[in-house]
Amino acid sequence: MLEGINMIGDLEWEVPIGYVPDMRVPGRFFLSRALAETLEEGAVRQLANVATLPGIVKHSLAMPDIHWGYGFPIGGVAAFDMTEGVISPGGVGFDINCGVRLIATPLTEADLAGKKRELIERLFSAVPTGVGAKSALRVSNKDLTAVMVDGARWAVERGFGTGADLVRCEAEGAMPGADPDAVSAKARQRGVPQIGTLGAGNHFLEVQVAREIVDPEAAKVFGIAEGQVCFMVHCGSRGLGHQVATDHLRTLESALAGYRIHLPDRQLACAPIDSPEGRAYYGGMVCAANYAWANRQVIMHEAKKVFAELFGIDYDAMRLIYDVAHNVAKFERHDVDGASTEVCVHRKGATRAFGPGAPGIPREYAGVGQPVIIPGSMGTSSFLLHGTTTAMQKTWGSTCHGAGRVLSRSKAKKEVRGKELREHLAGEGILVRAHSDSALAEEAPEVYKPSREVVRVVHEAGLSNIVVRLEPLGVIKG
DNA sequence: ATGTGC
Repeated sequence: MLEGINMIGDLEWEVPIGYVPDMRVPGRFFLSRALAETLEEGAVRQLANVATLPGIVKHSLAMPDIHWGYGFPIGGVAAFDMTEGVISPGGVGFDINCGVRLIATPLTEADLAGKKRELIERLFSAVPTGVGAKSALRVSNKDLTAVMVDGARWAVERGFGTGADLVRCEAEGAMPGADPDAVSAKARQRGVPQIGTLGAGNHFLEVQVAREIVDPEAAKVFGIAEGQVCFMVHCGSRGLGHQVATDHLRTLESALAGYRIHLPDRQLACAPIDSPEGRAYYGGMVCAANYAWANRQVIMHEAKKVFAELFGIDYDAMRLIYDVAHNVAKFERHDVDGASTEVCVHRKGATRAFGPGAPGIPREYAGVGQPVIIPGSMGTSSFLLHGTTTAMQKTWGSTCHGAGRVLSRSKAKKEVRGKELREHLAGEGILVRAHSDSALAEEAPEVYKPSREVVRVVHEAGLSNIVVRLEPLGVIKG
């Protein structure tokens, strides 16, 4: 499996130029020997294929949750020169700005005693879940334009949360450069009824407890203590983001020949960053990213209302720690050969992990680096980490995003019984609420790489450091 | 991930 790949450090591997034809730079990925057993050759080939794209800078990178994706591997990170380089939907993913936010409540596990079932049921009622889930919100087409431009701020201005939430979101909950004209009528149509809905697949809203404080000083800065009940929202841009990706992939595929870009894989469809097609994709992608931030903002607000009502606690006593994007392309300044240079960083199933003092992270967290939130798979621990200087130097300020699938959905359904899984988790005190047991089987912990091991690798490689381990108490899913 | 698959 690792034939033709060189180990260049305890946890660092290099895919040399020549692994596939026309590579411009080497590939690099971070992986332990234990995880190397699950490494797919196809994912390594995808990593190498990315290295053939015009204008790629330094390396084609992948995090330890690397697995086979559309064009780019999931867990992939790649930066492109602003003049020579390209932008590619395959480097972002279909679920644009799929991401996670973590909220600390003033409750302890003991406060939940006897009320956990009711909490999960109420959350399930308050937050629409599942494929095609519809929102209770009435949103006009004009409102949708504002959502796509203003992101989380749109939600706050309509009473879903408070202004303080915004500074605790990556990009403050809205990237600049939204181009509503780059979002098709079909994408709009799919987006209008879905603001404030969770979706399906590995998306979830989970009630957790901060079980283990690994870095007490950073935990204090992030405002989280041992035994504290938290909740985590994992979702993205729903049908709108999917449609934006689909629409622009088609346009970019047909524009390829005009730019004389030759690809080893059509799924790498792309265009120069500063071309009509490249700019249009970027503008549409930003709209979807901002939609996702508004979506998570509304969901958090509804969940906070449930906690406030059920436990008689103050709405404002629940505090957003941070919100991170897992699937997005951004223009950022990084060190390239000793000079601060703007590049287009694609993160596809990867989390920004800016270190202490880096621009663009909340002032209150500047001393420790940005919070990095890594969700576990169902029934397993999630982690709060902080970004590092090493990540700035090695991975464009990036780290992993979670576990990575090892069994396909169809195989999972054959090998796992959803009902047994639900009962097993209940036995461990983890309540699961979903529309069907069959949907649960696809998300069973055993169909994913162990997130603990993935997180251990990024911690030991210095790409981000563990602050808190969180254990699930209950979860709602699609 | 996705009004789930050409």
